[in-house]
Amino acid sequence: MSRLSETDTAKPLRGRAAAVGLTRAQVVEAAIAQIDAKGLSAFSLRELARSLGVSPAVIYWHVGGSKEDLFAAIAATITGGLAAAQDPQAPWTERLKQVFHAYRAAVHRHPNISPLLGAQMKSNGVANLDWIETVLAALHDGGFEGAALRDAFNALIGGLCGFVTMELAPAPASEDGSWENRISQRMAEVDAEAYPLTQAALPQLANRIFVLRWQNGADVSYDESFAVLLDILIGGIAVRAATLSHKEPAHG
Amino acid sequence: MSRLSETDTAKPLRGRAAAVGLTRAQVVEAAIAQIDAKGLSAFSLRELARSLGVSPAVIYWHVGGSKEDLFAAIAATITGGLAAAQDPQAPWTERLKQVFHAYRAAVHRHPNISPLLGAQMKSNGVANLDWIETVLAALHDGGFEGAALRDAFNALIGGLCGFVTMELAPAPASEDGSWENRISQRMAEVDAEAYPLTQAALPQLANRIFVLRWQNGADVSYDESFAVLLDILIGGIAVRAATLSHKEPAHG
DNA sequence: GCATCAATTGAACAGTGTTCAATTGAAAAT
DNA sequence: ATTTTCAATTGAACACTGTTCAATTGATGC
Repeated sequence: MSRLSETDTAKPLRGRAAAVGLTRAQVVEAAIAQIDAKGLSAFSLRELARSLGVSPAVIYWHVGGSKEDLFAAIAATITGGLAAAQDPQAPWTERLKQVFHAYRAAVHRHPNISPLLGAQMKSNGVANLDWIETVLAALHDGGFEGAALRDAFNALIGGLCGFVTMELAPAPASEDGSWENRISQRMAEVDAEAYPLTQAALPQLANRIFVLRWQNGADVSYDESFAVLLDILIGGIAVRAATLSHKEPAHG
Repeated sequence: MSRLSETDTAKPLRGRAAAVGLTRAQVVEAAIAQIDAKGLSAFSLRELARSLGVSPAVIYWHVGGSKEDLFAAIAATITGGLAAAQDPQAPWTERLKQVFHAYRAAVHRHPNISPLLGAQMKSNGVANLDWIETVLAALHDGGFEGAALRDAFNALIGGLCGFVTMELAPAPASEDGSWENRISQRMAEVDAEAYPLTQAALPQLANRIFVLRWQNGADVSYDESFAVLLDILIGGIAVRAATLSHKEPAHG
């Protein structure tokens, strides 16, 4: 039998609980710390238990039936309280920008956990519901309803959260060395007979890639690219909102 | 020692190769088929070997040093030949639409493999280089250079590929039943004292979610939402291209 | 002092990725 | 015709994983 309640009960504890008292929240926090430190692929329930000085079964008792449940709890912890990051007085387009900047900032605080958040976005745990509500409310203020609301919502969530998922996706461990080495190696691999056009374009392509700094290095930032994406999306949605109100004047 | 070459050699085989002759391509295809059939989380190298009637070590010999390498090969196979899906005569904005629709279609043919593609997007294997080149060439025709090119490229790739990654992300296995059950259960879980506003908003929110059909069921499609996102993005980028050419008239 | 029961234990099961010294057997060399 | 070569495969082994479960602990309420 496992602890069922999501929130830690403040009720008086009995039995061994009062003495040792490992909390569900402590387990989740330790898991987050461990993933932050050593990466998601190096994370295991057994090592988590080891680092807590505890038997692996304890994790299950505190967190639920499976590793997925722990991941869900982690995602809920990280994206919790995100709706508070908006100014209720601001116009709806501005509120959307604030909320999505807050989402990106929250995920960037735990880049190694990013893959989990993308997957957990569909679970709609309670912790996420309020910030989903925030997005929906802003779009509602913009006049969106029905299919138009669905598309605007999906475009925003999918495009922006997807961007963050992509930018933080772990680059595969480089086989032998630097980015330059890998690119020139790839270039050498291209079969000139089968793909003459690609072969001809490759030097130019390599230059472009260097310009773009499409790599996972230390000095690379996607901040400006995200701002551009956010601007384009909110702008396009505002335009659609305007045409919507022209076509359907004040339904309901 | 493992087979190093990416492409299967057409050179005459010696030794046992000619008799049994399991190909690297065959291994990759079998892996794709298995992930398509049983899902990514149920996939293992051992069962892949089992289904091929072969020892697990064979996979390593054919595909390289680790499971990651197999995943890279799978991603390359699926996104290979994507650049061909464009009409060179069309204007650059239209070419971008064609290419990204082709990307989405290719990933939708293997929804279970989608998580791999998002991660593997940063590896820039040769198979992907040509369609990345396609995107870059279209943007170049639109007049983008330097930081503006980087941002337009990142916004497109991140937003659109991210959208596809998000829409195909596997929803966590529903604990007890239908979507409606889960939503009403979540609603019951919300602490009315701690979150009175959220509690009050939940019925409306639930309605909205039902309208949006934000679920992973059979009859749900993100086709229109993706089209909306694509329209907004390409439109916004076209606008930026126009302002670019005003500011920097024909540099170079 | 006793029963309760939240919290923990330790052992076990089935399965995983990965490595490696052996082995096969047809093609090439002699 | 025999030997050598070596691509391809094997089977066993190692260290590890997620998960389950019957036991055990020990402070609290009775």
